[in-house]
Amino acid sequence: MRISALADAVGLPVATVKFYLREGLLQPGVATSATQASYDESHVRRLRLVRALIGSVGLSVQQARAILELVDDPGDDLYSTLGRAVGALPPAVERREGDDPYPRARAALAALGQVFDPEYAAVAQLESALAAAESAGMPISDERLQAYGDLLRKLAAFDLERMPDEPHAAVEYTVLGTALYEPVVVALRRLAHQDEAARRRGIPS
Amino acid sequence: MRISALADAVGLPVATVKFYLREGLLQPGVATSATQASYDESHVRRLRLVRALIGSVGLSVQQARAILELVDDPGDDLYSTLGRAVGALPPAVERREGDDPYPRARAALAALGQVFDPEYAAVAQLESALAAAESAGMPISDERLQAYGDLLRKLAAFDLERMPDEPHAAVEYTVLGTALYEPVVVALRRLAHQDEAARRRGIPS
DNA sequence: TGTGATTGGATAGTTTTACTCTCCAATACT
DNA sequence: AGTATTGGAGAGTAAAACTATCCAATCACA
Repeated sequence: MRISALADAVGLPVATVKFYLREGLLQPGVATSATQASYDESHVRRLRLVRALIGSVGLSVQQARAILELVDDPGDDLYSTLGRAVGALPPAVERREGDDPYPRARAALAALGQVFDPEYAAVAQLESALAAAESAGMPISDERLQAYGDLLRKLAAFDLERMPDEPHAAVEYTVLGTALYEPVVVALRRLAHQDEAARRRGIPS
Repeated sequence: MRISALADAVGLPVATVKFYLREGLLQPGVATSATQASYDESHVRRLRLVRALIGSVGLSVQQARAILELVDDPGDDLYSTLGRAVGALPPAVERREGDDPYPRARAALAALGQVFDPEYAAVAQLESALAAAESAGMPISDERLQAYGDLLRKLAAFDLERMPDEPHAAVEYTVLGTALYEPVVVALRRLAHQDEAARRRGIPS
């Protein structure tokens, strides 16, 4: 399959496929001559994954590249690979130094009985999300944090129980599952809010 | 307080505060003369909210404006106001027409026993998230959808149980809670994944 | 009361990101 | 033979979110 057929198969302009090639999101095809290369099903799959990461998860090209590099070449330690993957996901939060840089997140994770690893990007992301809610005048109570944390841990446990046995597949499953299912989780939360609102329709006014 | 004091109070450049004023994200101060206006605590709070929506939730200026307009002037029907608010949140998904435009989302919501309102933007968002996961080669099983849906409904129920009684406050709480707590939920999910991975550390390799 | 700093408001410039377009010589199809 | 397409490189574009510059009208204080 040549580049135009590949582009058609995924529904993208050829120029965009070329752009992804240049950006290293898509592995080059097999060159059959100076001006021809041949692409196969694996390129179609990769391109669909790229579009899902950029279009649905909302990653930038740079972030998508970082995730794809981990999927292509994962270490065999799930924990650290997942840590690097989460560091590539938005929001980009710079790591802080100093004495107790993540007080809210540390307290929250302690209350939840979860590991607190200040190297892990999600800790900084949590800190900044908690600080933002607080500064916007809607701080998150301990009770709410506990409830959220418990429920999301059940959700994570569900995910990891279904992890494949083979190490590479396990890393890929976990990294992509964390990223690709996020929009689903967000949409379901919004829908659940709406559903609950519907049940209480007709607020006292 | 004049504009520079306001900017200092929130830690933003004056030019950015002016920009938010121009964009209608921040209510104008009280003009005290042709070249002076006076701002108060309400402007500080609003600016913090703007920063939380743009910086933490990741909204565009346009999306933030839409949310703020709903907060400023909510209808007294929670359901429809929340519907409009969710329509302003990313990802922006165009509404589809035609026969059964949201098959995956319809099936999912039916299985969960939730209302299916095709007018509601989150339905389109769910459809597109499910389609993206599927096309990326990681489709979401019915079992997983059920598990996610059940857990997120518990989370939503927790939120709405704590809704204030007064109608305007209730709408504000629900709209801002849906938006502002989303990054917290996302970060907690990532952390829960890491925590579970840590418990299973040392994959068979 | 003068005088240097600040203000609101308007306009223009900058930076980043994600494409999209144009070229071109080298094939490939018919 | 002749038209179309390709890979590859480079330039161009469009939108978004600031950021900087100007300017005339105040302010603030020495």
